[in-house]
Amino acid sequence: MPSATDTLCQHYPALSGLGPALHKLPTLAVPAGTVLFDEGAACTGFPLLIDGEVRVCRQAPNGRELELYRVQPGELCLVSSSALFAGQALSARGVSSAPTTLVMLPPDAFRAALADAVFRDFVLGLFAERMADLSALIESVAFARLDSRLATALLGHGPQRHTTHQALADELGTVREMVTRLLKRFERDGLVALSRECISVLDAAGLRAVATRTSPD
Amino acid sequence: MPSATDTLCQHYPALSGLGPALHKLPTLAVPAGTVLFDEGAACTGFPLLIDGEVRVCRQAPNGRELELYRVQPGELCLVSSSALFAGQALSARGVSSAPTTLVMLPPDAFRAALADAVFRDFVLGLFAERMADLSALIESVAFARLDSRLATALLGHGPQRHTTHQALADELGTVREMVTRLLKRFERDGLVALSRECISVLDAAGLRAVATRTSPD
DNA sequence: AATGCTTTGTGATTCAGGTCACAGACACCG
DNA sequence: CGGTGTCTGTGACCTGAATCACAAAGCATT
Repeated sequence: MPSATDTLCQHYPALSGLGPALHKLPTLAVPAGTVLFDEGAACTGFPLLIDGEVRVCRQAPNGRELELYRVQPGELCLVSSSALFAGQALSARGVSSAPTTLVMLPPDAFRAALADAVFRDFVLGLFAERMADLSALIESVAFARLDSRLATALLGHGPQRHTTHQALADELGTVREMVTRLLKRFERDGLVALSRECISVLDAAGLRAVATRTSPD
Repeated sequence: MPSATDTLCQHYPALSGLGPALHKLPTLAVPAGTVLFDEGAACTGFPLLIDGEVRVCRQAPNGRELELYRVQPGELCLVSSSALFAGQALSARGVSSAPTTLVMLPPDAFRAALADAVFRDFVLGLFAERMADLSALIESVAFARLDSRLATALLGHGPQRHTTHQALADELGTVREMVTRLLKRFERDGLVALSRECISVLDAAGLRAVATRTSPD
């Protein structure tokens, strides 16, 4: 049976060159819903996922929240890296959205690892991709209509998505009622089928049309 | 008289260690309003400002735009760096907002420079700070009211700001009429004084109160 | 079956922001 | 001086989204 570190290096090949220090790091296993790091706190380490998923989101003062991105094995967390780079507080909150296994690379180790060209290129590359995503998110939040954004959120998750309306609202930065209403509209238009905690995409092309439609100018 | 490269190294001390290659790069001087790079295009180089300012913004389909950040001498451009890291298209557009002098560091040189620990730390540090700003921008766009955001935009620019309402609208991602209306309200409330292309802050504390007020929950 | 919880569904209402359509103000320039 | 263009001001109107206040399912546990 492969060790946790082996699995890690499989997901993050760039880690292989970092020597044995890696093998000493403890592996964490947490259930879904665990707060791994919080907005405003100092960054305690760089999360490397072995398994599971972490939702990174910002909280609104009134309790609403907006998802920035999700981290899966092999990916990396923009917010953590930037906090480590700058020695700043974390600018968002990370919560496991499924049972998750991970290793926390301590700040020092992370900085040291950056000296390795392979690791650096890997980090910067993923880093950069995330940036583009964030930029797109900004545009979406600033200019796109909620129905488009919801349609987008429903696509690319296979034929059905298993979540609650509230979870979708938290993903989009809106409230539950809006999600319910829009989903009902999608259902009336034959785009999806609804059942408890499950949304089935019936007409992906139609949804895509809603997703990409710009405001009427 | 100092050479352009000297001035550059003054603003970006981290460049000093990069050797003489730097001295061969041409210096560009552009007037205000020049499009230095555009959304969707490949990144032709990494801008290092000697003087002036670059506005980086995203364009909405219908012509509206939203400013992501501004780059001044000594700072660096998140969008350019991430495009270079990932070899991706640029995710925003850069326009000089004043007469600007700069050097474009070619992609290869930029990558090579990252091997230098000093330069790397410098880039990553600034990079990270920008990230936090972007994260804050997302929250602001998603959850803050327009009057708060406008008030924020008026603060931290000295006692008066010399721009047009349209420019402020482009900064905030809204339309001119909204800016005009809100400014009028601020004026009625004694927070600012208005004249052509000039907004004078009369009551900074009052503005700050508007800026920081969260929605009534 | 009764209880109690979470998830959905819906109407009524309010509100911020955007759109449209102008009109006046100011500045520059021939 | 009058003309032209860029700014600014404003009212009427529209609409997407949030809020409030419930009611009805659906599922789980006793």
